[in-house]
Amino acid sequence: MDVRELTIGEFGRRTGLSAKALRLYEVSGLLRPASVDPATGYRRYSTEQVERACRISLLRQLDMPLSVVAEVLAGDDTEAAIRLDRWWQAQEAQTRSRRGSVEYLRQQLTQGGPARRPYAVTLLDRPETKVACITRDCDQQSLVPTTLACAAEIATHLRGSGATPLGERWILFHGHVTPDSEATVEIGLPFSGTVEPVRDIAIRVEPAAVMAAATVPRGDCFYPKIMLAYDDVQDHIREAALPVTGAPREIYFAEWCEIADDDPFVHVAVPVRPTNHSGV
Amino acid sequence: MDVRELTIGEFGRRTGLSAKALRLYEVSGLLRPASVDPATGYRRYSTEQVERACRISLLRQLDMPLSVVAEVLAGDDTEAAIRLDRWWQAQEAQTRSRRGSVEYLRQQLTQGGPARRPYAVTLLDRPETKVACITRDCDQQSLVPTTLACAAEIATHLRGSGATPLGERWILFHGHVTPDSEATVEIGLPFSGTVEPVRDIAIRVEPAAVMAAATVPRGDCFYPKIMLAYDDVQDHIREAALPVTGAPREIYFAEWCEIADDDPFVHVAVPVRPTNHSGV
DNA sequence: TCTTTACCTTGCCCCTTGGGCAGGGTGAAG
DNA sequence: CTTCACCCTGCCCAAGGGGCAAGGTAAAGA
Repeated sequence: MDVRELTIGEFGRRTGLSAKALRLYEVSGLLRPASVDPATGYRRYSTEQVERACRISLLRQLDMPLSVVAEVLAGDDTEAAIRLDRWWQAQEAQTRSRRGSVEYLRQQLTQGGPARRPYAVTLLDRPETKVACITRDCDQQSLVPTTLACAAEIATHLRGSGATPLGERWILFHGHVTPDSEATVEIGLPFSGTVEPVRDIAIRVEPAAVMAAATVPRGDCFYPKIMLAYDDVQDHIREAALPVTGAPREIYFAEWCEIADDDPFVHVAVPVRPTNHSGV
Repeated sequence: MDVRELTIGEFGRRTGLSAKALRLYEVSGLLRPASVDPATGYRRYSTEQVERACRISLLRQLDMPLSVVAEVLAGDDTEAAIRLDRWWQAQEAQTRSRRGSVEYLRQQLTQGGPARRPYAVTLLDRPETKVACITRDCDQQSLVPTTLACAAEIATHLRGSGATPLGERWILFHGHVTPDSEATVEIGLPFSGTVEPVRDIAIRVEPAAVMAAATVPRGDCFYPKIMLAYDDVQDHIREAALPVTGAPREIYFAEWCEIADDDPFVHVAVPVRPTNHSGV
């Protein structure tokens, strides 16, 4: 045997990969042996392949999927470095987002101890309102940019039509928007006057409704901390046994740049049918 | 149906879990429905279960395995918060460690571009030496504490036996030590004099050998940056076609606290059989 | 009352990245 | 010649579901 050719076991020892993994990489095309003995089926790896194999081994230790490993290592090393950086930045972003989720759950779990002051839940009486809205599917990452873009588009259309925006922005959630799963959201601006629907901007009437709502200050208005407000609203609804009649929503009634972190910024609200003894 | 009981679909919508996932959690015992209709097999979940399900959903979004989810959520909430924190700290540590690995690979990939200055590889002539050593299996996380503990134990034994340590510490690697896989390492202190083996301390003679070695300053002496030195040694060995005759090792010849980051601290060395034209 | 529609059930196979084992062939050294 | 370390293929298993098929059901509308 050529001294520059290695058996699968020796190659695995030098690269930190198991024989099983190497056989898998062969069938997937990620790393084919330099040659295969046609009589015995023995795989032979060349010492030149050690470098690539070590890189694969290292990337796998980072839990990079094999399909991504193949993409990253394709082409020349400079491009590979760029793709690696991009992937790692995405991982770091995921870690940051998860850090917030952990903090939220930790607070929820420890609120039995050093009790978190719950948000006051009140019943809001909302009149019938005309609203111009855009419906989108998005995940948590893209929620804020999406809502800002949609709100700007709607505002432009309203102003161009001579209608009067009422100064609120709504986001209705028709599903759970989390860092890992997207859902349908409806971004709306209530207005008075007359407006024609255009492109993806729909015009509809939001019926009058009573809503169980918590008012959240600007400083608490980020995911997932804002979920605590939803929890309090849900608790209230359950305790009062109120039937839910619509999608949960956020009603923004102030401008981010005009208020402080302690100032009320948004109602987290769920439409309910009030019962007789609920005091409305 | 009791209004406080939910079908699997409704429950899934409120908690962000799929029906499939909920059925899986039932058989694994993580979250059993409040009741099951004996005639139809329909699962019924109570609204009280929404909170636990939401927590499971959130933890799964963090990629926490179901078995760990079950452990974390067992017992009361205060303990759960502690277990969650512990698990998350481990995740953060893993991220930090991976950050270093990415940096290492990025450097390796881009060294073709703005070239990394490679370590100078020289051939060291090492004499036959008696060495007192301890063999351990450990992973990258525990490598430093393990080596420090073993070196201290050996040093104590040597001093107690009247032998003279030669001032070096060795680590021989009989496998790949990475953050995720452990391997056998041998921590040794060369000495002169006579010493009896005790407990896990073995005494042996390390034969004279020529070693291809790179000398690494203290500041580069952390995983995985130190792997760059191994790369350079491997490159040299391949280019000079030197047969490898022993395990790769790190030979520490200075005291961490007595030198600066730029000062030479350790030889990264591989025993080789020098060829005629290799100049030794 | 019938039909439609949206749900629900179980059961089966699929994914990924290997680990582990059985049954059998091979290469080299003693 | 035997022994032992390797190597081969093939099969089953894991987690955490996704997707589909075949069939039962609940509720609303005609």
